[in-house]
Amino acid sequence: MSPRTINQNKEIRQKMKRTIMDSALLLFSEVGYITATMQKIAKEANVSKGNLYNYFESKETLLKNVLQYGIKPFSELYTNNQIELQSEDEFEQFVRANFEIIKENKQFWKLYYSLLTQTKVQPLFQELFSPFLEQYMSVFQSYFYKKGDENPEATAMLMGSVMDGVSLGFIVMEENYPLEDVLKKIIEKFK
Amino acid sequence: MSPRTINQNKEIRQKMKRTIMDSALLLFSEVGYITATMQKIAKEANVSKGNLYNYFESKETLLKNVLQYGIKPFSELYTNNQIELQSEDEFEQFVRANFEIIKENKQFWKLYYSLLTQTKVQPLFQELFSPFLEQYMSVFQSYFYKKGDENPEATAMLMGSVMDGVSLGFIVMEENYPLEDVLKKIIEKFK
Amino acid sequence: MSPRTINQNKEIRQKMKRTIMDSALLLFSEVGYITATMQKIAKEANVSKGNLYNYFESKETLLKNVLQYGIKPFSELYTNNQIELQSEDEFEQFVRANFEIIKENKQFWKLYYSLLTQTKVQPLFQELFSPFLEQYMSVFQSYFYKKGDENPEATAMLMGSVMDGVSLGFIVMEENYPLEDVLKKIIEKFK
Amino acid sequence: MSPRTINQNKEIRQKMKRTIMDSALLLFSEVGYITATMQKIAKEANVSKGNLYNYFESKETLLKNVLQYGIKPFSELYTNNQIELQSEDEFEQFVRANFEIIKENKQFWKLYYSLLTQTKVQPLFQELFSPFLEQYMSVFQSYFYKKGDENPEATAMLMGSVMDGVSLGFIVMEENYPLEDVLKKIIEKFK
DNA sequence: GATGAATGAGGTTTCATTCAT
DNA sequence: AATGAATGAAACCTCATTCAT
Repeated sequence: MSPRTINQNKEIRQKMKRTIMDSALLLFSEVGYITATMQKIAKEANVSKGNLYNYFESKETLLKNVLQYGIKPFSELYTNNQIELQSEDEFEQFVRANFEIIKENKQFWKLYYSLLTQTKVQPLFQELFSPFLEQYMSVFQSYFYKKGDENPEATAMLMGSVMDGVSLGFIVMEENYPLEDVLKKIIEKFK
Repeated sequence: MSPRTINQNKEIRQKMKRTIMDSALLLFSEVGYITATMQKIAKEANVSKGNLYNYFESKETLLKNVLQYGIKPFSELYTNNQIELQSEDEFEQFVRANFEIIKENKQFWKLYYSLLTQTKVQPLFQELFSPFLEQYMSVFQSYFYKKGDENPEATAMLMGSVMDGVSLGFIVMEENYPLEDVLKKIIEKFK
Repeated sequence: MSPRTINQNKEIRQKMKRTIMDSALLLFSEVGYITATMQKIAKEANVSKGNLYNYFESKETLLKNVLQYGIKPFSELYTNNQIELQSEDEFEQFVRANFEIIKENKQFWKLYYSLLTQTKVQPLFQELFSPFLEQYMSVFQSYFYKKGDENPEATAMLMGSVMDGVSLGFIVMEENYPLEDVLKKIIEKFK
Repeated sequence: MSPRTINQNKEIRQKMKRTIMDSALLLFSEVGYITATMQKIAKEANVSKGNLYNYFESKETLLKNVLQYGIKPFSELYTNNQIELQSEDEFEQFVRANFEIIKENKQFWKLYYSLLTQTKVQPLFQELFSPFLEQYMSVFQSYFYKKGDENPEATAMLMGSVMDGVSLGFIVMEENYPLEDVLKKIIEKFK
């Protein structure tokens, strides 16, 4: 039989990487980065412990990959279309879009908020997320500026914190958090 | 010679307990509960490893004591005076009081937010904090209700999330967070 | 290169388990369960401390395995052939068979008698050994009953104690204990 | 007030020593020599940990004292009256006397049998108990010799083992051991 | 004599990572 | 690429003993 083509091999590798990353995300987010052991991740992914290291050279590298992958939908929201909120309606759409992203990958955002305060991984965290956070802030800033807010920086910062606080509450309380009602209130107060 | 009097010993114990708890809080909040080792806490407190266990029977007990001690100012704010916000001015004072407490013990609140997502200590967390959170929520709820809000529960929940988000931002960004400006905006939007 | 086959691994595991259990038995019996440290067991078995835990999840599990393994010859003596002593000759053979088992694994029986009085491991002990002890007793009881003993329960109990006492003496005094002579006396008195 | 006389002081010291030794015996026998901590012994004796060391210079010294004290009634049985068993009746009395001593201090004999197999304290054990064991054996030997036993050494050794086995059974099984019935059988078989 | 705070060696266990196959 | 046995540093915790008072 002919050997696998290079492309087939690449594909197989890609699939395996995904599988491992999915398992890692699941465990990192459920039990925390430190408590999630490589052993358990391997088991969850149906991979041998040793083989894990053929795909990711260390636990931290694995985390990095998980984070990079998880941030993608969020990053695409910004880089694909230059965002400039033109109306209250667009503002609402934007806020809702953000929460849709979170809803669709709660695991990832649970991990995100669990790492936010972990000094051990802060450098990695900064490196990966600050670009997006800056874009994120500037979208709100220019919106509030256009609305005539005399201190759009402050309002944008508050808006960011609101998004953080609500996301955190939603992630911790899960279905007990009245997300839709709270969202309406956000729109009402900030639009 | 006679041994130390009972009072001398009690005093020594009290002081030592504080010293250890201070060191523990520092390390728990800076590097996280899991990463902060009893060894390091002992060193930070200038105490031998073994002696730690003459004061706190386990790492978790130590954490519990640290949390109970840190929540005190917050708990006193509620239990000493039955809070019922009567005016926009009182609302502002209340919001500001909350942040004063956080400002005065940033370490503790850093720890608080780092534990929020840690499944491992969630039961302890729930046990210690839910009573206050409920009181906290009800203060806002009745305020918004009196102001004629048609959905005071949602607004209170949002308000709680705002407090969380802003506190978190302030704790993570430290002096880079424009707390005063953001506070003014909160008052402006929610009073 | 291909990994070890499943069978190779199973074999390696089995051999290693034996090696560890042998070392554990040696140390448990020589210095006692508590004093025998996992460190020393590892060293004796030429295994790293950590690797021990790939085979036995705890020190107590290791003990349990050692005990289960050591009791085997004894248990087989009973379960393979339904024992019913029909003559004085069979009685003698049975008594001698018991001591043969002890002679062949003195280490194990040293451990057995050292654990007998250890409250800490009594539950495990009970669980593992009471089934055999009951069978053991009933063999003697029915023999003495058939011989017309008016209180076969008492004689069986005494017989059990004799076996214990002699075994203990033999194990403690080793070659200084005149086992063969004592055995003859037992037969003479109890047959 | 006048200071305590030298004799008063000696008495107080003696009482305290007893108290500590009683507690030590209790704990040594109940949980084992190793598991019984100096802390717990101190607590049981209502003495401070440090003060223990004013009375016994180490844990092992404490054990030694406990053993020496516990063996006394047994040693007195031999040293006070030169024992020479003259009749079957005296034999019975002697055997019964031995068990009376055990019954009256089960704690001690539990400790005795728990130490028998502990290599760690074997030297101490040998040193303290071999004199008595030798006397003990010789009493039986000369009795069986007088009775015309062609191998009195073996019978004496068996007799010793019987005493051990029955004592052990009685101590482990407590009230479930039919001591009186078994005793009768011993007399019947060996007298 | 008396107290209990303090020490530190040593115990069990966990886990990221390496390596022979 | 794959396996899981192996390693050893480091974690939490215990306890006999010492020491200042």
